[in-house]
Amino acid sequence: MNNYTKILREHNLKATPQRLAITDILYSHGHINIESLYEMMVKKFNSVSLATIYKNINLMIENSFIQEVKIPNAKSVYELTKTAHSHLVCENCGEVEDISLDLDGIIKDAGEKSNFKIHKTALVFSGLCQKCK
Amino acid sequence: MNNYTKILREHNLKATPQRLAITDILYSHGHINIESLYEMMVKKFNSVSLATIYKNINLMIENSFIQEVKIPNAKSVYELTKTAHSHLVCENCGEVEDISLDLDGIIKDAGEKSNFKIHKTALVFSGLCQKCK
DNA sequence: AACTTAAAGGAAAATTATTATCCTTTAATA
DNA sequence: TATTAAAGGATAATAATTTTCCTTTAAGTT
Repeated sequence: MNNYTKILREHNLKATPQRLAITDILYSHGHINIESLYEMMVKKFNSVSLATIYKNINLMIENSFIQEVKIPNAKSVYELTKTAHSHLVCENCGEVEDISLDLDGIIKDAGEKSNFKIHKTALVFSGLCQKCK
Repeated sequence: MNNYTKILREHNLKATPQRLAITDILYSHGHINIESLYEMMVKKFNSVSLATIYKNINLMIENSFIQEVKIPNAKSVYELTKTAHSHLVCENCGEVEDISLDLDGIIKDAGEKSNFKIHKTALVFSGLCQKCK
């Protein structure tokens, strides 16, 4: 039983081969959209159904095992849940990177200027990555 | 000729009644999704086509007259293009508010920690609005 | 190791969201 | 008012996502 078998079970998800593969792909790629995930899954399980991908992605999101990252002008990508972080997206090649930033000041500021009780912060920078700039 | 007639034309868009209505709705509601926009439009033009909504939204985005705001766990909303700002979304009632924050420090920090040339910043806070908290 | 069963997978249909087509109408300009 | 490119409306087509239904299997039990 590897790490992800255990973690899947802790999230009340049976450790099926398809789920372990999805997890592996998410782990090794960091961020991936549905279409690419499906293409990679087909290489491992030639008869995998797109419905299986969607059902698992939705279930994993419900169980907080993974998270959706909504990106301006592009399809959403999915990533394993980690500690809070922000994202950088390359407008040219589409590459998505994580970045850790201290948002405490901004969040405090936003809480004071508005009357919201803030729970979550989604921050996505668009620009050009090192290769593309 | 009102304000928006002029502004639409400056964006190379003919000032049709449907576009003026879309613009009015965006102006008066601040943020709205496709479905709600269509419902409101039907009240004014009972035979308006959903295709007209989509075509105009897309065209207005291309012309930078409006912008899409992608929201976690909800449909995208659209707003008239203004000076750069961030957004607050209520997890309970769905209300979307604008907020002006000084992001210079964060952007500088992100640019230094990564190797991206940053062009745009999309920042969305989720939480509870004053009414819902 | 076989047995049981709820959960998961696959195929395909259904639904929802979005875009394209084609013909009619109209805003803008002459 | 006449002209014309652009826009609107109806509907078909396509894409994205979810549901259904039946078969298979993971995981716990005997």
